[in-house]
Amino acid sequence: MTAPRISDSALRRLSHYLRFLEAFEAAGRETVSSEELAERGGTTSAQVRKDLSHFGSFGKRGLGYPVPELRSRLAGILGVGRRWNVALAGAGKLGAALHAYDGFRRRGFHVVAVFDSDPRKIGRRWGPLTVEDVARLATSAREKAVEIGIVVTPADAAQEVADAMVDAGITAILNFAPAKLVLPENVSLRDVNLAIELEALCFALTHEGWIVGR
Amino acid sequence: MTAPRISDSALRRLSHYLRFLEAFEAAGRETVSSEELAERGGTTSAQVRKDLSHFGSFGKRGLGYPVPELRSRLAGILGVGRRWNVALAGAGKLGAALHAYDGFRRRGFHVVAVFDSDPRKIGRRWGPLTVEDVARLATSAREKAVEIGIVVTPADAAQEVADAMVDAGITAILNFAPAKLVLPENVSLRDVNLAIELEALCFALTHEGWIVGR
DNA sequence: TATTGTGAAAGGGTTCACAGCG
DNA sequence: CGCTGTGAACCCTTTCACAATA
Repeated sequence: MTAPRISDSALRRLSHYLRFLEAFEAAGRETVSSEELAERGGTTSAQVRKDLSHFGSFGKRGLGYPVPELRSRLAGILGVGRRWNVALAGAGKLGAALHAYDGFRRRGFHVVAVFDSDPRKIGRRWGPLTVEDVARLATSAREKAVEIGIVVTPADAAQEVADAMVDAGITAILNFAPAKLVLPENVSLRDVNLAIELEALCFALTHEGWIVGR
Repeated sequence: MTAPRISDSALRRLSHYLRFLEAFEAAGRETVSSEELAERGGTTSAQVRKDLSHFGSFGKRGLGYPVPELRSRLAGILGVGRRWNVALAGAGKLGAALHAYDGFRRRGFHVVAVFDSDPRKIGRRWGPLTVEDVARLATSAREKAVEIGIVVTPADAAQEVADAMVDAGITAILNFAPAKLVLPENVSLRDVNLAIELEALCFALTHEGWIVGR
């Protein structure tokens, strides 16, 4: 039995489809075609059908897809629609912004712990939470059954903090620090690197006529 | 003459190489091999050489690459190492975090204008800047020669704000709002979508054994 | 000799086109 | 008849392997 596989781009598209389906459902639409889903997402109907076919067949030939059902199936596939416990490492401005971000909680992501190494920040209240010493990360995050860790520390602290997250049993990390984290095989990592995005824009500005492909 | 092309992933790797070269240069290293660059970046030496070969040949066979020269050539290629004027649309917490982010200015990205639609925010001081009415975006950003726009508004305001950026002559936009922006061909767009990254992590947590590729 | 630069091969994601089915 | 589901074709990216060369 070979491990099933999905590309990062397909996964991102599924997230988009889910968003569109939510909008369609809110608008009371009963069914939707792969063509409609495609044009909203800037892709093709064949792509939509292929993406969905990774997980089964959800449509009716000649009719399209039942909106509420596909929405809920997709939510199940992506693993949203349940609660996930999140810990923030780094009580700086970016951490605060993420913590305050409402779409966050609305989608089931609950920040249950915040950590920092700065004694002036430790002990501060963040709404119902208290900023904890990052030294307590491994034990405290485990106690609180944290499943997802978000790294919003400076680059030089990122690896250490990520290691503590792994010690806490966390197996999914979203990293905003501009550092290349080395993690065990079984831990999922996504990087959000502002510098890289900006440099890609600079490249495009500097090289008019070049095509920056997918 | 067909338009040259580079993949998004190659571009991201170039940013990484640049970072490593800066570190090597700071450490006083004279030369570096594609192999060393590769292992730092989690890729292969052949990949490094292919990536660089898009833009010329910078190495010496048998020796490797001269660190300072390759660093400066790469910086030139990516278009960093000069000043870029940036405007922020959205004076919320995320905007503030980006504005305060130091690595930002250090890399030549200067926030020269901040816009918002909230009357309570308009007129506030942000360091040397004053939050301006978003209605003034098109004219003010043009006056200030803004080249890169960053959208940190709620989703429902994002398209409108992006349109104003285009009116201001901005041709590079970094979008943090969870909205699909429709822009003219000649405008470069990069999306940073927190929900999508988190959902990809949820997927991985929910589907142990699956491989999320690329 | 060590390492680059690069055609050729392999791999994998996207598009095509049509059979299958409601 | 319309639209899905999918094998096959296509295309782009990565990897391989080796000739070129400092």
